[in-house]
Amino acid sequence: MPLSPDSLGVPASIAGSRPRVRFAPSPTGYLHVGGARTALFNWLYARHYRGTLILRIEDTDAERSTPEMVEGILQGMRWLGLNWDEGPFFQTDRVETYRGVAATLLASEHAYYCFCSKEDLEIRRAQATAEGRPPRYDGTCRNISSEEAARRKSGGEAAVVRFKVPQSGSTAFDDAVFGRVEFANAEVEDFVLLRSDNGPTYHLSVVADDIKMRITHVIRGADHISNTPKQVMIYEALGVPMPIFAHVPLILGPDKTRLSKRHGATSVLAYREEGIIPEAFRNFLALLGWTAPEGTPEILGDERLISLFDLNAISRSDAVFDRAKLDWFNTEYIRSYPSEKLLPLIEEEWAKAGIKNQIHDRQSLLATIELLKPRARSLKDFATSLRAFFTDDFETDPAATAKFLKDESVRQILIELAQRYETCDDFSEPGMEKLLRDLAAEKNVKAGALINGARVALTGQGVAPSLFAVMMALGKDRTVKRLKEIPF
RNA sequence: GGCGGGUUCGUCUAGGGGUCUAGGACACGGCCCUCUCAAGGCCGGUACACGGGUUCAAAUCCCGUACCCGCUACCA
Repeated sequence: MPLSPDSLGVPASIAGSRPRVRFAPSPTGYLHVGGARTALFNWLYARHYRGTLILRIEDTDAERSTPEMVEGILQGMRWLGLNWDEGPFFQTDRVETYRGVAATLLASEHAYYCFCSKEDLEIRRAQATAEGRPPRYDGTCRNISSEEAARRKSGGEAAVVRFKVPQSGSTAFDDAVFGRVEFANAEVEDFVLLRSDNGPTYHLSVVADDIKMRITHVIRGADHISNTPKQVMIYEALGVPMPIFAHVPLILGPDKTRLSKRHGATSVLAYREEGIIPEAFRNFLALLGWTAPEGTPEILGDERLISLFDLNAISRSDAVFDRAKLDWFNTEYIRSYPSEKLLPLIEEEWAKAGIKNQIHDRQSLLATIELLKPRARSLKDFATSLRAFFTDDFETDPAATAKFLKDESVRQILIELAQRYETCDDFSEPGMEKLLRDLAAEKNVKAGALINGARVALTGQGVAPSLFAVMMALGKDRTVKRLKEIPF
């Protein structure tokens, strides 16, 4: 694959080298659809430019981060097939680094100690809001001399470290998706870098790590746009070149509000449970906020996705998660996957459902899957509605029985049909069809009535492929047996 | 409230002054096919948030309004 030059104006310091990107989830929740899409974009970008994807766990919020969530995120990444090249790194392992950066900022007077208590701040914020003033930090400790601060600090007084935000001017950055974004510095408060427990806040740790890990492109959710100037200020204070920022629009629920538990699946792993093929999910997610060049079909396997993906085609507006379209991608992938490729995925479904496949001949098994593929919407179907093709241990759908087998005479004719099948020596599609149609004519019933009834008897479902193809898939013995033993 | 961003069919989007009586995909409706259900084939409806400008000409540029989203923490 030829490497195209980065069209985004990579700074000279970075140009020529491979991009290093990172996915940096916070283990305070599952890997949800939005996070997954961000991870995917990073992955696609890294793979497109043959760069490096780093996985970094931002677990500096001790209150809310849990090991279970870390595990869930890793599982989600693995299921999605988003392999990373470095990490996972945990920010809690790196607090010394952050303290070092904070010390640097303190020393250069870009930061200062603040002794205001959380409670005081709370009160002042409430007051400010009540008086119609913006609830920003009021700078009480901003002018405490470094000597006094050091004295109070060593005297055991609790303090946080705040960044000294310039009081005038503005801070801007060129976003690869949104273009130039500018904020008045007066709008930015002196934010906290180091908490009173000496732990870093997000702004400190991201910047420190992105520098340390030599990140070239920060591809993350648009919810971080408003925070970016703070980070830009840190880069500037440190005199370190900035990465390129690329903020990707959010994914919303069908009601156009932020995607949440209310909208169903929280964790991407829920889609594994629903029988979604990872590659289909990737394809679907990629097209949520990113558009392939005009004329490109929407079914884009990994290879094409990787070769086509770039930051400049990312949309600026939020996208609504459309489950129906996901399902469409899934059916397309099921249909396009060769049975050999589908088989292991289907076997997982059987394992989950406790199904023991009874088709031991591999060729027959693959042929059966081939027959069923066009009708499956989900991998799960192979363990539910299509179960009867693989095991005798299946149940018959009462609704199907009520619709096609309510007539006792049909049942009787099917038993007769079974007898004819049993004694015939040419078990073939046309052969079986002829026997059935002849019998229908003899009994003066519509062939369709027998066909539909037989379908329910053979598959337990009112919906299945062409009946005679079904018979071939089941084989003579099972076909005869099931026709004879129609359940009520 | 302040700040930032967004707004083209129900959804994802194309389009970036004339080629737009606005294109594609999913979804939806109808017909055909038919042994069920899909699939497939054919046909169809539906969109430039609103109001002002600028211009010979605006979905496309500017301003305002509305609505939506985000941020506004010792969360990330």
